[in-house]
Amino acid sequence: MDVDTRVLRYFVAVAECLSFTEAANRLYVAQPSLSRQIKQLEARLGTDLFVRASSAITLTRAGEALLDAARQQLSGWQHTLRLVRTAAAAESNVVRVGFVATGGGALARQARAVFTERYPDATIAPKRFDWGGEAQALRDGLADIAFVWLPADLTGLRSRVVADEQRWVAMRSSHPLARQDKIRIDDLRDEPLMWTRVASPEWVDWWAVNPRPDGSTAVWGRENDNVEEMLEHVATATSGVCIGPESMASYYTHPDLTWRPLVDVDPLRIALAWPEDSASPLVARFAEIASALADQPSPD
Amino acid sequence: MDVDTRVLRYFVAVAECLSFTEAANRLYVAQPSLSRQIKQLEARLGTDLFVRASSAITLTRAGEALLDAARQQLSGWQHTLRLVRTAAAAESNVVRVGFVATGGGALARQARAVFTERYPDATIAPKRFDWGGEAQALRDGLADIAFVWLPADLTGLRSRVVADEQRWVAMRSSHPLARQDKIRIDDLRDEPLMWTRVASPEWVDWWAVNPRPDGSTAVWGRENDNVEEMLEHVATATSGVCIGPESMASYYTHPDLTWRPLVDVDPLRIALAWPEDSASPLVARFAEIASALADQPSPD
DNA sequence: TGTGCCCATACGTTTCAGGCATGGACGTCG
DNA sequence: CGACGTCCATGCCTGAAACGTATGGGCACA
Repeated sequence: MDVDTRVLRYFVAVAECLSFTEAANRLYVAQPSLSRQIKQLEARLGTDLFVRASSAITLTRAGEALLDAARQQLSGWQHTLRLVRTAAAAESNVVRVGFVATGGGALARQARAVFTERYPDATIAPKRFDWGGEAQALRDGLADIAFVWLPADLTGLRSRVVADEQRWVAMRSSHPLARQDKIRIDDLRDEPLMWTRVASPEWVDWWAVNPRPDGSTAVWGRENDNVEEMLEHVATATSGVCIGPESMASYYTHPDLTWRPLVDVDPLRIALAWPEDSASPLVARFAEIASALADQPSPD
Repeated sequence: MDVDTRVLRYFVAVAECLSFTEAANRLYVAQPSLSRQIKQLEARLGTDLFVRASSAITLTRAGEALLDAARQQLSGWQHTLRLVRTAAAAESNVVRVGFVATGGGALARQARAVFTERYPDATIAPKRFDWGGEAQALRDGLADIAFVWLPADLTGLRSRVVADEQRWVAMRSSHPLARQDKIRIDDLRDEPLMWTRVASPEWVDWWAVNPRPDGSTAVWGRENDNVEEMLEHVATATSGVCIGPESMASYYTHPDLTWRPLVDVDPLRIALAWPEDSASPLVARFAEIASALADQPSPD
């Protein structure tokens, strides 16, 4: 009997929600469609998966068995996807270097230059991801190695910290704070801070410096997925600022924006990370080069 | 990205044949359809899986990675199917007893009677399969326990031999051999023997008594999938006989058929078998009952 | 008893897999 | 060297299936 990962996803969603309606919302499909898919799955399996009692549905034994197995099938397929994508890149001697915004900054560019000179047959493919997406991209096989902004979930990855950068603040040039040479976190007490749903809460709180030294927490501004959207918000919204690493101030200049150093917070730490089971020698070489550069005194 | 076990089967077939045309035949689909499915899979994965060179196709690295993983996915799904079906039967206290033709004969009926008396809340569901299908049915989760005719592939199963039966020969009543009280294998030297594609070659050869004591091999008659088809062939074909266990002579009487004992060949051995990882206590109880009955002197 | 929630069903639409026919590239053989 | 066979790709049509909207029915709760 054939089956689709889609219906397995549908089934897992219903089993987790124990509600067709709620699962349909989560899956962005109409509820009748979901009902039909589950019913068809039950018909093909020859057994009910849910007990539809009034105002509550529960899993049958067969449903419980399928829930475990379906989760394994789905994660197995994710793993397969990663292997295939990685193999495809490796075959064509491509190293996909994941990053967010300015990523690894100057170190990344130096590493790329050395790598390209040493392995002229290989190609570096920079891959930009949305906030907090670079670590997951490694697990999904969408990148072979990445400059990961900490904090991040490094499960399944090998990593080493290769750089750090002071944090700066961006604001509209007309903003009162733009008259200061440097910013302290207390200055941002009432400033709406741009934030994102696509990264983890830990990531968002770290950037927002939550909790603040005085025990307060950030005021949230506009939501965004990546650096361009974030800066667009800051440049156009009536209020609000954003925080980024120092390199962002030079990489993303903007006529309406002013960058100022945020002097009393921890710097951003940047890790180079790659999958634990990475078998690509080119990835290992790139990691060695970047590590060696990180150990040298910075030429800046 | 979603995927279907069907396209994984398609991919594995092409990868194993290294030919679209041959794989299409094996899969019983038209070659253009197969080409399109593979091409679409490649597009969704974002990488080629095959190198289409003139007069030979080969796997890319990504294809090799997918081949391994797809085989695992497919066998994983088979395993899942078994778990779900088994759980469904266990939930409703049903023990599905697999068999072929007369299956375990008198012993099976006795076991069922004892089991039903001892566990009145449970239900025995006899499940008949085509030639040689009962062991695979256990692995596929289509039966919980089965009377398996040996020889059979018992991989993944626990088993014990519980009965044996002399083999008999069925022929048209007008057949010259029907005048004999008993048949010897040499008498069948030139008789076309009914056979099947659905069981393993070892199974077919064992029933055909290949090779014969004189070194010859059977002459093949009509092909069939199960006992009714087989007997229909014997009753209507101009020539040919079939061999079955003694119980078949009493279970499948037929006005045009005559059964005679085949006196100089090994008897059929019947094993009771169930999955190694069977967790159902009812299955264990059934196995104990049948085993105990097998150890008693036969009441026949 | 009316209302809201939740799941199932009906129906029309779109998408997609499959079959048939055909085209193009390449190798082989007369 | 040309005709033919083999093999994979493409075009076109058909049938099946999935999705969405609208609607019906059962149950809880007010």
